[in-house]
Amino acid sequence: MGRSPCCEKAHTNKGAWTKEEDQRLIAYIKAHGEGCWRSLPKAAGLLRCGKSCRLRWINYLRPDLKRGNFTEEEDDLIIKLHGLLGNKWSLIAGRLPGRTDNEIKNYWNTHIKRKLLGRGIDPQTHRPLAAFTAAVPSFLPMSDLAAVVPDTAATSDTSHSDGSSSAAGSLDLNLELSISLPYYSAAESPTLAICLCHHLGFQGSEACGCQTQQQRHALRFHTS
DNA sequence: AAGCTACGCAACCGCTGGTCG
DNA sequence: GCGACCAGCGGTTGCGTAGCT
Repeated sequence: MGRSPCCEKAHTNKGAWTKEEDQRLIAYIKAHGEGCWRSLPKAAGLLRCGKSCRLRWINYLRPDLKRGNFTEEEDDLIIKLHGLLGNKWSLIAGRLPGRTDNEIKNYWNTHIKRKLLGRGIDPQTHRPLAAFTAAVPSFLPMSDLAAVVPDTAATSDTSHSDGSSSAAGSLDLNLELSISLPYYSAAESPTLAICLCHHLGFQGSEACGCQTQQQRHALRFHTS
């Protein structure tokens, strides 16, 4: 049997999008909205795969995209979020209004990685490289992590699936324990919803998406 | 001016998880 | 419960271009 391909590759364009294709896609989504990417190309008269249309729209054509250079504030937020979330680009993008996961991923690989390496910090672990360990303090020391990652006992709805609660000091585990479901508003819960940016010191800033409750992938800590 | 190299970004590919019949 | 389908994600690739020799 096997799974059918996502599109008929023999009859689809590949490579860079033309202005005309962009216009068709924009016009169609303006008229019909996002949805069913698989059938969109045919409906819109595009010789493209649905995945390609989705990517083009999300990464380039969406009207709410913020084009241009990243600010220092955005840089810092990306670094801190990456330290907490790892390569979860879509989650990171969810905290940066107007930025896409692809854009952040590219920016990370081309700019921030180098910036961190220049500071003697391992971009993957966010810990000092061996050669710098003695001279340079860690970017995010455990004392800071303690402030950023709340006490696991205080998280109400994110207990570990296997019931374990040890490994204090393990960034990965603490992170897992600290993530709750998106769209979990304070009004729906007796607990107080606190934006992740609050913990990172970006509350009220441009980079903080606190105000937009519908922000996709909004990460929130809940404290009683 | 021409050729080469490194870099940045857009797009593609393959996989995963969620949903539905 | 199972398989098929689909959207979405992260890693990778390829192309255009700026900078250098």
